[in-house]
Amino acid sequence: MAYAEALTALADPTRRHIFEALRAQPKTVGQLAAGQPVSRPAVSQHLKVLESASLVSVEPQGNRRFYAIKREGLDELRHYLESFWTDVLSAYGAEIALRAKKN
Amino acid sequence: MAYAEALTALADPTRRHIFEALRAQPKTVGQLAAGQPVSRPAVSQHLKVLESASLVSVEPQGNRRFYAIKREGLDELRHYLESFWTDVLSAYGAEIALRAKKN
DNA sequence: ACTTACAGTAAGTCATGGCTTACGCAGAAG
DNA sequence: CTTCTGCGTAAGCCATGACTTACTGTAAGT
Repeated sequence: MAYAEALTALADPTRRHIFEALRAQPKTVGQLAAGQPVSRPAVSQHLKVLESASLVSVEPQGNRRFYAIKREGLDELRHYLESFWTDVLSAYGAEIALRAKKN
Repeated sequence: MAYAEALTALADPTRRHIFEALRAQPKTVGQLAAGQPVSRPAVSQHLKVLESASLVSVEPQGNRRFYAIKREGLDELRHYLESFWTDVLSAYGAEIALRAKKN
């Protein structure tokens, strides 16, 4: 059920931008906010959501807090999609068989 | 950019339930609505969103319309996550190297 | 033809959530 | 010990979107 949180977290465009900004390397809130068209508190709130979805992790370092992408939430999403994948394939096969019968 | 539509589509719980109800085999709107706590028009609206995200396909059959899971939208999502995956791994490797230097 | 079943569309309501400003708090710096 | 910097939290505003009922349209059944 945890994939749900990851899905809703990544559904928001701003949140995706923040998340994608972390692709290369960990960044502080200020650095992330500088690259976004929204205020710094907004970024903080988004990071909170991403963190609770296990999509990012924090590491306080003195005054600042470095956020980084976390594999966990990403993994759950992958597995969720993967499970569909197999189902769809089998259903697809059944459909083919069905049509073959008809013809 | 198409993965965005798929993400927002699957972010809604009701829409996910509908989508998951199609795992096994294609169904009509009525059948889908029977399994949901919402009205039939609501289901219709959700299906519209899912369809525009390339997550489901329709096949009219007489009076009814059979909806089925479509691989396309699912694929785009997978690729999106996959691209992150590799980035995260390389960043992870860099981090390891960095820490190794410190110690 | 008339009615019944199935489904999409329209219009309007209401809650969720994304944003802002203002504030509070901890660590660094002077 | 004051000041400044970096962030999180609180409160409130407003738009988006998920839902409802009512209506329209088309195919099937009598």
